[in-house]
Amino acid sequence: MMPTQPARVRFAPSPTGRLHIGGARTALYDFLYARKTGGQFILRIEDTDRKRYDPEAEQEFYETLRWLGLDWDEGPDIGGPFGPYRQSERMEIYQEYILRLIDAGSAYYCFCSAERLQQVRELQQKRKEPPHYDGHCRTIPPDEAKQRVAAGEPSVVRFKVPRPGRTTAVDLLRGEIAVENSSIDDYILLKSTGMPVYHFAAILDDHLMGITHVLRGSEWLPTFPLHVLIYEAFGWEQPVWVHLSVLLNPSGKGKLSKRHANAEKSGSRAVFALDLREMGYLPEAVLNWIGLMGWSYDDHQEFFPMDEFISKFSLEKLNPSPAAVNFSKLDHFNGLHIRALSTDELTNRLVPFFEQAGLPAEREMISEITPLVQERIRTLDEAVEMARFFFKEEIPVDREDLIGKNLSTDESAHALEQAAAVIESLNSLEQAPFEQALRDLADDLDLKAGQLFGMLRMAVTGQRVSPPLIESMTIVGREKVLDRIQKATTILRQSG
RNA sequence: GCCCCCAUCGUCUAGGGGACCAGGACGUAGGCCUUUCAAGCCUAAAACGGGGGUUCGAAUCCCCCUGGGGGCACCA
Repeated sequence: MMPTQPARVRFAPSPTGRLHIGGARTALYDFLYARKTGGQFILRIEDTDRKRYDPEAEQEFYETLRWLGLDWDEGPDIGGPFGPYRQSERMEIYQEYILRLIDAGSAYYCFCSAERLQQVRELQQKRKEPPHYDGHCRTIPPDEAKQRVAAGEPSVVRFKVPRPGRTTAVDLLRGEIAVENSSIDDYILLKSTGMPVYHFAAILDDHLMGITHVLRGSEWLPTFPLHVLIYEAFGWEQPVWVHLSVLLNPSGKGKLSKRHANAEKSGSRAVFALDLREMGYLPEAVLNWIGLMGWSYDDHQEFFPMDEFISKFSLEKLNPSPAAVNFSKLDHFNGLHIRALSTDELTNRLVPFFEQAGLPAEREMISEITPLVQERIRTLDEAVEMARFFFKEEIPVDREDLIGKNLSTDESAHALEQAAAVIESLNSLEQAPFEQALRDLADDLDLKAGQLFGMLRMAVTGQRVSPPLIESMTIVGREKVLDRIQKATTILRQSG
């Protein structure tokens, strides 16, 4: 398939909070399209809202994006030919362009106080009208307005929506969206502080930074025509607009948002991308998961390593309808990606989790454990639970748990003693002969292999569920195995 | 209230007039395998929201209704 022209695509989060999976998904699509077309993936920080500004957010954006492997080509931290990439550092640019708009008659100063605006809104609400600016300052002669501004009167700048009129905006996924201009408000472009508002800053920066494709959330659909009007006022060519579907809560009720963050997390689910890391999810699995909410390739492939994601991604296959997130599918993808890792690489990913758990985990030890758990874990932290017994000196076990299935206490103790004898007699705990010896023992004792293995599992690991027994015992080592079996029989022989 | 968007199994989706008694995936149920748990394999239940058109023919095109979502700030 012939790729299109190199695209310049931007991810432009606002540092008002942590990056959630919806944002991560947008970043993924941005990244994929830029890489697919051989273009650039640009990171821009939209920090024009100083009231909601969170100083830690920007750093977390970096950390999240880096963890996910979505590397950007231009951004606040690495610069680039179209900087600065932080909107708060682009004030002069906004000043210059707002003047152009005013001079062209496409924007005007507004001196209405917050109180008056509030009154207007209340009145409109009483009359059941949609709240909007009433155009009070729209007709002030430009010269007079400039004088008042020069005299120091507080003001904002509003966009002068052409009236009457009708505006058609084109979204790649939805086609033409036409609205009456009467339904578009004279939005504020520049606040009284001189700070631009999203509607102005984003549009300006997208153009100035040469953005060719704008991928953003569908919450921008209502103001989409306004944005088109601003492009037209400047006489600029528009980018390709793509409004992404929103992510809904697992219930499908309401959009997944920061408001639900705590509730979601308490259910051991996270809406913040970085939390997924601590929960034992692989970045490639997270990407695979979020990528498939709102995008699909065909009717059978769902597993996408990054290289295939890039080669097979296309904007046209994006789905405009909202999608409810499904966390169990994340588990599924995580399992798939864990199994796709080389054991060496899995070991790398596992090490931090063992360290985190405070276990004396040496890489060499973990690399022995890795193949035993690779097939059976869905999240990395599960490996720790499953393998905990490898690191413990003492294995606390209840007496009842040690009794074999359908066996008496006495029979159980006897079987364990016999097993210990067999293990002691072996030259080495080499896999195949070791297993055979135990199976032979089970036969001799007239037990099913499962009965014997079950008791040994409990005695040696202290767990009902564990990695394969033979391999586990080999790793634990003969001495410790015998010691644990010995302790188990002692418990069984006690106060029978 | 007004404006905008969306609509296939519980969920994510394939489908772009006949190839669909609608395919895949997660989950669920059952089975096989099996030293536990998984993994793997097999099977099953499960959907085109409703009503009108257009057409020889509609999940696919149009309209209405309904439902869901989003937005209506000197927030993004």
